[in-house]
Amino acid sequence: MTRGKSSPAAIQQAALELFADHGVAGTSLQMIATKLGVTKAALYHHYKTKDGIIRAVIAPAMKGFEEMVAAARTLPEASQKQHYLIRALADQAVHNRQLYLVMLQDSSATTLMERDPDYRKIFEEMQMILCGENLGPEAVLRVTMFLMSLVAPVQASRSVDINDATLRQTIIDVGETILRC
Amino acid sequence: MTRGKSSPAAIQQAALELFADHGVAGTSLQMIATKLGVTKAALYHHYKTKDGIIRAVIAPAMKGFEEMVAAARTLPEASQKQHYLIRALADQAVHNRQLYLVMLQDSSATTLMERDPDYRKIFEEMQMILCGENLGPEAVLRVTMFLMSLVAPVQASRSVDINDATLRQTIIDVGETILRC
DNA sequence: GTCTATATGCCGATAGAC
DNA sequence: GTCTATCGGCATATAGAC
Repeated sequence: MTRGKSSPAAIQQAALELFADHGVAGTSLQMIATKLGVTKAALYHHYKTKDGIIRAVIAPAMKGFEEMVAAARTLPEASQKQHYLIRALADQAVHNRQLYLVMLQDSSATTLMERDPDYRKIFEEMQMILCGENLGPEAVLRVTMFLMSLVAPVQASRSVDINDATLRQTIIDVGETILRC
Repeated sequence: MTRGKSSPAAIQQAALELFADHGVAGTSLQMIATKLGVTKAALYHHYKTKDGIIRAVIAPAMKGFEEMVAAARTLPEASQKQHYLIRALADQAVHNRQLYLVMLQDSSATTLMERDPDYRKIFEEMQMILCGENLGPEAVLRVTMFLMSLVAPVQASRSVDINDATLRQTIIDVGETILRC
């Protein structure tokens, strides 16, 4: 990390790491500024509000959701869409572990996202595809269980060492068995 | 909820509901007091600090972990212990949805718990039992994925209606398939 | 056991010098 | 683009009356 200098990208990275460790509400602008070696005021040159920083941090995750749903949509069969989405989610969860942790289990982050109608639409389509043909309560529960399990990479890598390929394959295995493929 | 009166039990219940909605760090004593119809100062008659309230809220979950691990420990075979623990966790997650949500995915709550050596010991034993005979990285990952999925009941019941029996049975099914029983 | 009032400090946010 | 200095507000926590 470049000390004493801030940029939108550096701020996002520092914020994401702190969000993953202390939660969004538990992270102050002072903590982000200190981590970057600047003062709080410097952050305001790049972002007008703390909300702006939070949005910038989770935006890539929302964009990723949008792209993978759009790609799945073009596939002909429901089961192909489902398989594609499970793989795409596994990829993203492995390569953006902290981001998926924050996005999926931080109360402030989820509240922000759910206020965005576009995101809600995308998320509903994702749920539908992951359910396969079925849309009953049990299928929704299984989808939710799978999505919640995507935060495991961060939690597990605190105590054991797992390489990305194994991580990805295990998530796919679990996803396909939970969702009955 | 009895308005205008507070007691340790009422405070815990009000706090738990707010913690589940806004996160621990996102919940102020003022919010808890307002929900109970009293002033902040009244809360301090029952608890010395906010930390004390948080501890009181998550204590039952930690006690539940302790009891189910102790019960599993008395069983003769590893696979029996594993099956018992999956069922016990499913029961508790269904009947204490908000508590399991807070305990498993709130950063402030998990930080507090992990500072308790007794809890860490119990949690490690639980991981070991859920792994079955195996203790490799992939098994730890699968256990973590299962535990994280236990927050799904709260999330899913925001959009669909699932009865407790179906909920419990689905969690058990998913747990046994994830953990390869 | 709850209240009013207050202490002290950190929060997000802004103004203006350099 | 970063700094110092400051604002108003709300946070946790306390003192003492009723």
